[in-house]
Amino acid sequence: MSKINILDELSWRGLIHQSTESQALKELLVQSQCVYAGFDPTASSLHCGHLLPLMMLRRFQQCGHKPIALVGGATGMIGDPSGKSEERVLLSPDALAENVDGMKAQMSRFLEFNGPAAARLVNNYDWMSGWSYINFLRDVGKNFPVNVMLSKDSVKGRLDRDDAGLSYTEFSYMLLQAYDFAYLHKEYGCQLQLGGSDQWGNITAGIDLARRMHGAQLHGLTCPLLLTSDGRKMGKTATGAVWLDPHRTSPYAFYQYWVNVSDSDVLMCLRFLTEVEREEYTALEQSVADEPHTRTAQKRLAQWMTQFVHGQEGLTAATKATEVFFGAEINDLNDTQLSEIFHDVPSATIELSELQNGLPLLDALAKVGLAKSKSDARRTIEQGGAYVNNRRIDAVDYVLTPKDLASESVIVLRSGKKKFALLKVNQ
RNA sequence: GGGAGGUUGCCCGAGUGGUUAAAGGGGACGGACUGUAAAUCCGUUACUUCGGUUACACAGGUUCGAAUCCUGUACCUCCCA
Repeated sequence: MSKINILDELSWRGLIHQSTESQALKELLVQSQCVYAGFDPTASSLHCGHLLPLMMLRRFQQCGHKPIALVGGATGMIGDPSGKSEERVLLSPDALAENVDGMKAQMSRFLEFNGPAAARLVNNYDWMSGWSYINFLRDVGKNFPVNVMLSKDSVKGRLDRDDAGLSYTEFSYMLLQAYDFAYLHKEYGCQLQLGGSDQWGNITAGIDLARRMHGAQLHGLTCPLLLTSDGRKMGKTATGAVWLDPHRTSPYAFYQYWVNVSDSDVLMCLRFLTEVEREEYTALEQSVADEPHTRTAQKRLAQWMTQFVHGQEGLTAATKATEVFFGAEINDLNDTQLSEIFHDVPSATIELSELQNGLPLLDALAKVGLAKSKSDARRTIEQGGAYVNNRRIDAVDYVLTPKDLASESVIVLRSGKKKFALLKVNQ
């Protein structure tokens, strides 16, 4: 267990956005404390957006503090208006329960549940579901001045808009999250809540509530949001989020996402998301400045993240695939090697006879999903973006035959620089 | 219940009877340049057996000809009760 001071660690990484009175917080953290961060169960898998608060908990744990990861089984039923411009569609209870389970399972891999700073995984549905509406209003609601609630950014932002309103349900959200904090304090002695900067309003609501209900002085600390230099959320691609679940985002795709992070974002990612230490970080920073073309920082980021989330095995698979993908023409590999390397690439299967009769490349591209239609496939080829086994094909009427097999039964198709698919032959 | 307006391609948005497969922008995709980055530039962005075929909420109608006019239906927004 490291003895470094958590605040120093967070500070050099740029992870402190806002906190309650810093001297008091500093004194508090001299001793081992219980800290919590909440997660919205919006999907059955975590995505990289969740990683930042999760890493925050990990960092606290490594400095000897006891983390609580809270999954919002109850709050997820309401919807947090913070940072959202529109009213949220409610999830069904079944979907929610599934999401809670999925996220809990993944989170347990990233925290240590044994030892003196053992982590805890809780679901606020467990203590929220027992409340009756009347009792909640009397015991909790009474402590919330509406004028204060109205002044919170999350609420104000929505009221100021004329194209999106705010339902009473979402308006009440902060009461639930505030109560979580008060509850965790009473139950587990939790003193500090962590969150993204958009959570500040909810955190202070909890601090106020605990003071009123229990006379406790609690603390809050927020970290910056993980935004790209052009202001978008990190971890969002055109096709959706980058998931931690290997079935949703393969280790290869995951690795590629991080390798492709732009120069202007890579240092932030290293500081916010990895445990790369200061010395190495400084060297990487130097590298981005002096020799950006080596992309050392991106590679290190991708390597760290992939290993952390998918383990050594996932990392090996991802780097091996990368070598082949971005290498020369593919020909002297066998089926086993290819299917290992490309196991998470989309594929389609055809009969050997089809190949023997000659399968137009147009059809093949459409079949494996590299093109939406044959017209689309035609465009791709005409524009010079079609590859067979990494060899560019510019003939629209190219016909695939058994000669094109890269191994016993596989043809590797590619569109553009980095989109691959396999055509497997049934024999 | 009454009145007004709207619904266009992935998105925003022009277009009010005929070169409109539909301006413009965004996005996306392909290419060039590079460093699997950013920026920039070029091209593409309904389907096709390349002959054509189907498209402007949906269903009919008027017309030589409709996204554009008429009728009905659905959904949305606003105003009056």
